[in-house]
Amino acid sequence: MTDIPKAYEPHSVELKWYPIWEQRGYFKPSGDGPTYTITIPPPNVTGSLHIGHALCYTIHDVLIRWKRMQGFSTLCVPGTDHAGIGTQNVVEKQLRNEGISRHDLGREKFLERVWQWVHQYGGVIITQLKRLGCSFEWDRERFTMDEGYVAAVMECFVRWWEAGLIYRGKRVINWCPRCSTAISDIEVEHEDRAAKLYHLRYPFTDGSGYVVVATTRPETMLGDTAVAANPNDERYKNLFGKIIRLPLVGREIPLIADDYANPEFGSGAVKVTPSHDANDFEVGLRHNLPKPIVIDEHGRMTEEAGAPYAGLDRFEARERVLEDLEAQDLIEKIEDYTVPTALCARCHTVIEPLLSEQWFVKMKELARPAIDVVKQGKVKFVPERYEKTYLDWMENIRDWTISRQLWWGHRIPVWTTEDGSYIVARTEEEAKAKAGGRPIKQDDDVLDTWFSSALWPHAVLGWPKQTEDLERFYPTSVLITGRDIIYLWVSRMIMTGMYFIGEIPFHDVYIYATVLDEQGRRMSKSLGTGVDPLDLIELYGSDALRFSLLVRTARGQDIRFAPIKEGRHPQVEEARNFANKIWNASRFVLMNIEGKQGIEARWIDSDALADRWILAELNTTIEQVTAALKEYRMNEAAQTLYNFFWDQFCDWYIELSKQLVASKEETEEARAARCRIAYVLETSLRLLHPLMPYLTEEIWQRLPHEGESIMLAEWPVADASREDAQAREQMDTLIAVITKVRNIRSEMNIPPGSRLKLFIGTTDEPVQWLIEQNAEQIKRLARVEEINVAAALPAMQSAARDIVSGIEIGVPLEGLIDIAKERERITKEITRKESEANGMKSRLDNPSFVERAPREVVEQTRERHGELTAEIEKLRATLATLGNI
RNA sequence: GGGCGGUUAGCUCAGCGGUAGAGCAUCGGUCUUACAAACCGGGGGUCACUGGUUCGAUUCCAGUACCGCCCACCA
Repeated sequence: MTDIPKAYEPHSVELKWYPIWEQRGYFKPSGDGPTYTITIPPPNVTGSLHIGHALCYTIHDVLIRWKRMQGFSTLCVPGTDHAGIGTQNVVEKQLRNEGISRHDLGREKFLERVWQWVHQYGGVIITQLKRLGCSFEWDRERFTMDEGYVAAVMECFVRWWEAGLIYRGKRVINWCPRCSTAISDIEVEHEDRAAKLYHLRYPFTDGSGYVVVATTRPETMLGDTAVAANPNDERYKNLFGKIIRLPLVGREIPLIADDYANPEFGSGAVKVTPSHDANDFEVGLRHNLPKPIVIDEHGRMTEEAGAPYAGLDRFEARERVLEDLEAQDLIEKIEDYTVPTALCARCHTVIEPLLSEQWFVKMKELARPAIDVVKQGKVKFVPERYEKTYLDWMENIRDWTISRQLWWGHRIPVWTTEDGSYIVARTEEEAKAKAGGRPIKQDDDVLDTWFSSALWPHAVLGWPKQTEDLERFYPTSVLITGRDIIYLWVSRMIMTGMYFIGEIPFHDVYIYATVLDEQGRRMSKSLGTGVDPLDLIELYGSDALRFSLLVRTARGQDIRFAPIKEGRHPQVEEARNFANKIWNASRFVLMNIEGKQGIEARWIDSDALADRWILAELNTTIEQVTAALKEYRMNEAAQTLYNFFWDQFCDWYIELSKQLVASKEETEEARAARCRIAYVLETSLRLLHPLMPYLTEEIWQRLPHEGESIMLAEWPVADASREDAQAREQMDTLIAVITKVRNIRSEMNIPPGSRLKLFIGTTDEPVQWLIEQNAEQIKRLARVEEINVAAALPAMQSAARDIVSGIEIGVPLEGLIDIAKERERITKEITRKESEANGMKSRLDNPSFVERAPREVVEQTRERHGELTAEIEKLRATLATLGNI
């Protein structure tokens, strides 16, 4: 076995297998069986792999590999998103470095540049996913702006327009002055900032005094067209209708009565700026107020703002307005105030509410069926709590601003004729035809990126064409995504799916863990807290990275992931060690079957305890891992396999069967043992494969196997007939005895090399038999040269004694004994047992416990208490004799 | 202002009605013919706090305190 390295070397294995899998077409759906389909959340073309992605797509691959092994016709469709603002920003930055802006290039040339960029650098992440081992169907890879996808987006727009669900409206929207575009409500983040609340005096024209209004944004006063107070506010009852002269501007504006004004706040009077505040806009509509726009799309004051201010940046204007008001003694007071500030989710620029004309989608009607299917349980959220998050949002849904003042994206398919009427068409040709020769001009704006991704599940399967894929793979099985895009994406896919296909897009929505940095902050490259998964793959291998992420993915709980420090990452190291453990256990098995006759990975029935036991344990593992995967409990699947493989298979089964398996002889008995150990290993590898694909394939190929790849091997099925409670119980006893002897040796400082004699005292005949049957094993694992079993321990001059599960254990020490140490050891043992016994006694003494607790619990407690009492007594006796030596 | 998570060993986290588990770290011992990235053994926790339900609560319920997310038009 010179050709098996002593440690697992991931890189060559990874680079070897992935191309083979891909070339052999294993990633494609196969057979006519039931389907299992996932469409991945398309990462941004501009993106590169981060830990969050690594986790997300690892989960995808685990489920796909698992289901593939279960015999499903599996399909995982990958792809990327054109990511409107994000991508445009990247290319604009590139241009800026060249000293030009997109306007210098013009729209057409700019788009060429973006496409060039996309082809050159886009989709890096896709290559990275291959390194992770993702078995996705690359031949069906999609892009949200590929030809077919454009058709889907146009189809959607046109059909919604025809149904009256899309409209053009003028209202106050969220405007990002840096991105220079409108954004939707959900793309706005809120942050509390320490700022000021300014109380301003607005004088009445008749000289009868003034009214005080409070504002956090004084510069907007230039656009005020009224002051409002609550109609029930006694302070203002007699003042409604009076005219105010707006300071600095000189405009005459009325004091109006409107419910919007809150009498509790400040003076109870509020300034009304219809063009720069959504609420004020509503007030303006109710009272038919003018709506002067005083801030432009770059965040600068407009001509309408008036001479001294026009052209100033909004924040400069704020200072200037305050100075000017101060000069006229119109500032009543300035208070410190915490202002909930709206920021652009993309660039964190302060959002400017701006009156503007945009395209909107009516959401109420689209939302209804999407609410119903979730309520009816047709679409299930995992963890369940996100159902409420989803429903709360959907029940209060507002119309969606879909137009963006960008160049990169799906151009809005609306053309305007000279007389201002709209022509909505799927293509320019269609629009021209509809125009019938009249000159037309296409809308300059593009659609929100999420408008196109909303169609993802059916669009990637070919919609609007009635493709075979759509027929076969829709609805998909599960959507795996982060909680931050439940509103932005998940909800919208359900809506479009219901609307266009009349069917849910996926049965389950699995919200996976958010990966945080060490301090519990969201992982972010800009904060420098990101960890590059490729660095970890370099260090420890792909399987280790995958496993380390999976083993931490519990119940949708967030994961804290530390950075690499001094070239090490303990969390992934743990998984790497496991990979190495698997490697070496396999190495042992391979070493002992190589060149031997008639070895298959097949179970051959055996009466031996270890054999019966490992078979039962393996069966339980199959059951638990399968159930865990089914319920998306990734950590449980990983943990169960880890424990089975390391603690049971390696620590006990291999050790117990070592003698036979590694014997030089080729007896039938040895052959059977080799088949069995190969069987347990091979089955374990199949269970591990979805989590650690490379390692398991590499080893599996070297084991006796059927089929071309572990990817196509059958997922193990649990078999109730393999359950063996007796074997488990006996094995527990065996382990307890061996551990106790080791414990005595260690505590008594007995040299590990020295061979001991072991005396066992028990009146329990089956236990006597058990010890005798497994005497050889005990000798080897406890390093004992002789075992004597009797009803009780014989009198021994000097010995260490203990008792476990009612079995007395005596180790003669022949003068080596350190009496003080032995007393200490036994005393500690007694104390431990006593504290346990006392707890049980107090429960048994409590009549309500005995009456009301389930009978088995009471029985168990009573039994264990009896056992403990007997053990304590014996240990006390031992302690007493120690003094006499 | 609402809603949702979290608080368990020095660290990172599982568990979730019968008086606590893992990995790492720590201490002691090992080249025991797969593995020192390993093996064997040990130590370490009033499971945030306060009440309630229960024979019994780390586990269920209510509240409190921190930490973190999400939603919300109060200027």
